[in-house]
Amino acid sequence: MSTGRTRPTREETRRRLLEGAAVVFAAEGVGGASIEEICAASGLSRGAFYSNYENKDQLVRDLMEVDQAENAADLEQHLSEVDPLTFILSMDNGERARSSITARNPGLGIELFLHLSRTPEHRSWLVQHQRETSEVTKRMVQRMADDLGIEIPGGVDDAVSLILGFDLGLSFRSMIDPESVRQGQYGETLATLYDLWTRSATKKAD
Amino acid sequence: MSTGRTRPTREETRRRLLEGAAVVFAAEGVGGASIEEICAASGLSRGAFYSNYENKDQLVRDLMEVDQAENAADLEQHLSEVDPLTFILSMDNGERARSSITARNPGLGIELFLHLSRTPEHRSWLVQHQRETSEVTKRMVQRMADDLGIEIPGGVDDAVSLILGFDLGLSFRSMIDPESVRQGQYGETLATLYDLWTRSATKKAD
DNA sequence: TGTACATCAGTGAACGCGCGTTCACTGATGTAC
DNA sequence: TGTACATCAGTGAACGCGCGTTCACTGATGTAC
Repeated sequence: MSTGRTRPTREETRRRLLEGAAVVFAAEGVGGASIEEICAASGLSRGAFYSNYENKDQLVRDLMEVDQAENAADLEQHLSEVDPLTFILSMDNGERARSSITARNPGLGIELFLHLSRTPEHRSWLVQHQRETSEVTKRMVQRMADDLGIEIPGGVDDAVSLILGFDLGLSFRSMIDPESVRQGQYGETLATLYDLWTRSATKKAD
Repeated sequence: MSTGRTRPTREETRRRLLEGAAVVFAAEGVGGASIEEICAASGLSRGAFYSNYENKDQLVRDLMEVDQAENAADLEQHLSEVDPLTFILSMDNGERARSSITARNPGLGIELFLHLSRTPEHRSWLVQHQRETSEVTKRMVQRMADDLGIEIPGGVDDAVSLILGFDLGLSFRSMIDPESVRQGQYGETLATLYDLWTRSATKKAD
């Protein structure tokens, strides 16, 4: 018919389940969310869920993979457009495109992480994912240092664990008590760090 | 009888429930732990649980309160014995007394936090608790800066959110992938920060 | 010190709800002739 | 283009297990005389 298909594609159904799940997970936690609630939030029946996923874990895993891909794409695009300092400063002030679900809801990402870390199969995937994130960040920091022609005091690894730790910790804090985290604080604190590094750094001979 | 009481006190029973709960929570998550499992791990019957707690939430809350008190006592005692830099460096290298349950299992603390953040009543308690932690840390950092006669670049608030964020974030990372966090890394990174501050700081006139 | 009674912490069987999972089914889409 | 059949995504009723919660009971501890 010219009206197009009346039945949604598999892809569309999965997307609806993921969006619904994100809402329910945020409200009740992954463990506290029932499959029925997820289906209700997605406007689908339980059968639709089981037709697409084996169980809740598989949905969580899919949600995280999809989200991560979107987030990585966002970051990569943004980083290619601006210089490192602008990139850092715009990390949380809403200028960036925020297509990924967890970027809009930081607590959710932590939830998914925690939940998946409990099944050995998914845990090893998480470990790998986390190490990749470290590597990417490390390269970014290294590139920044090279651009400035400095060496970062304490070493790049220290800087990376400080940045990633701080990132996660601030997400967590703002989830519990949003008022305690000022708008733009993420970028500001990173800018302070950036400033500390450039001021304390020993210039590399080149 | 001279053999003493054959029935444990209320206090002892609660302690056993808390210890058992900590083990089960760590393994299955707070949401995934059943009351039956907690009782089994504690060597008690379900009735013992309901005789001491209204529900799982109440036990989680009690666990967190007890643990927090022990942790605070540990820190306070340690801080009174050494200077700030030594204090910072010994944060994670096992020299400190570790009587609190979550100090021995960092992921567990995050679990409890997340779980309690979902009931409005407990959430407001968490917010208060978190703000107190911020205040205490702020005073500690301020004291350190005063001792050194410097002003911290970026301000004390920035420093506090960096430290607390990093603390939480590193706990989280080491929970997922312990190998990615070196022994003593917590102290080392904080020492680097300390170094950056002292080197970049503008000396205060006094 | 001894006895009789009250209290109450902890036991464990029983109940029933909620939730995960299954499955016979419907009707839309794809395919073969 | 039309018809007959196959496939298969999504429906929703039904099943049954697991878990939270209750409660009549046991026996240890506390108290009164």
